[in-house]
Amino acid sequence: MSDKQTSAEENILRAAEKIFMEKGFAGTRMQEVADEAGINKAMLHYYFRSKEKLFQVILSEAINEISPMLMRSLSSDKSVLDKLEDLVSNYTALLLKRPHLPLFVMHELSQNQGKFVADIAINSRTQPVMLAFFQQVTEECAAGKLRNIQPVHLLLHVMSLIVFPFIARPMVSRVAELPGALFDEVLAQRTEEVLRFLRAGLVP
Amino acid sequence: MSDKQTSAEENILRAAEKIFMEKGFAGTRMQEVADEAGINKAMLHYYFRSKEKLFQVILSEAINEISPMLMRSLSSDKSVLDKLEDLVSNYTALLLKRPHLPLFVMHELSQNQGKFVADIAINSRTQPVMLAFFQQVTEECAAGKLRNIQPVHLLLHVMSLIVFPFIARPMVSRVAELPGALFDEVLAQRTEEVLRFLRAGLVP
DNA sequence: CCAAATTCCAACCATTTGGTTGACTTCTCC
DNA sequence: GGAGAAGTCAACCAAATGGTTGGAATTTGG
Repeated sequence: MSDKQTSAEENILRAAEKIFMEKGFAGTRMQEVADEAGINKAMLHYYFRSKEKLFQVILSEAINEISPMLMRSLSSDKSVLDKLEDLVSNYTALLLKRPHLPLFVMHELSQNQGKFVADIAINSRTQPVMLAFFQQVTEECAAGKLRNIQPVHLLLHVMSLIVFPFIARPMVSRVAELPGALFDEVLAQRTEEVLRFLRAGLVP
Repeated sequence: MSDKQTSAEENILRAAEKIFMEKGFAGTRMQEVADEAGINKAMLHYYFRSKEKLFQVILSEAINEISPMLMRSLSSDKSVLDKLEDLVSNYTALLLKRPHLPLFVMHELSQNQGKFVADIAINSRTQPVMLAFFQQVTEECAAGKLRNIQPVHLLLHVMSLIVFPFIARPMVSRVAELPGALFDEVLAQRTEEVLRFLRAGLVP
């Protein structure tokens, strides 16, 4: 199941990532992770002391895959609209590659209010970047470059439009009985559509 | 923990709903449901043969809390914009009361591709209603009443803007370090903000 | 080349968990 | 009031699950 080339530790991490993301913490069996990694169950405990510890690494990785890109896009020196365009295209590209990411993170974060999560490092530059961006939005609104809108809601709008369709996939294919392949096409068009919609809604 | 007034069966259902929604299927212990309902664990199996069966009832209830409202809003005889306004305000109101609903449904649906889910009834009127709405959007676009937009994406936009913030709550309070109470306020303003944004983005 | 350290595993262990059983209690209805 | 049905539970069970152990295989480095 796994190359002998790559280190056992890395093997385990990739196996754990796959299983945890598919089934969540509670739904994951250590045996299944071991099988997926092609090793003995005892190895898991040899490299990562416990299920919790192993999970923490995976969840941490997942969060660090999400947050930095947001920070990078928001802290460039572009205009609000250009920043949002960066955000939309970068994020959609990421999610097309890693569709399980958001639902996994949201679900586990909602469960574990502080259990494992407390230990996961928060980038301390998050808040200032956020505040600066909010400031910029307010300014551009005042300058008439943007339709008047509350910064928090603007960010929520953008994140919603990008992320939700990936989370909603199982629901959509249920309610709309849309074949999976067709929905993939829709997802791929998302960047453009969202950008069009944003411009229409934001330019005064 | 529970009134002797209400039937045991209903007691169990409400307890199961609470625990399943908080912890998901895999994370839920039958003992915990029993405790929450204030009864013996054997009772759970007396009324609902197994954990799966009990869960199916809860998930089914949850889905039926979501889907019909969507159908009702979309199949009235109003204009597209008015339908969407109904949708936004009805849905936001629902989610303010039941904030766990979407994440629960999405997560379990993504897990159980067909296991329990196959048995849950789909309203057969779903697809026609959807298609009719898509048709109407296309018409109003042609008539110049709406900015040109693909119907699927329009619906995705609206659902995203409504639902995502509720799902994202744990992530937001993490990334933005926004106190929970403050985020509740933001959530409450959502209806208005989303409607403003939709109008701005849709009226040509 | 060999000994110490690291890597690996089959078998095992303690606990948890979904589910069952058999008896006891409480209704129901003639 | 009493017999049968429905409701309730303490105790129990088998399987699953996270984790451990003692030693075998392999790598490392002097």
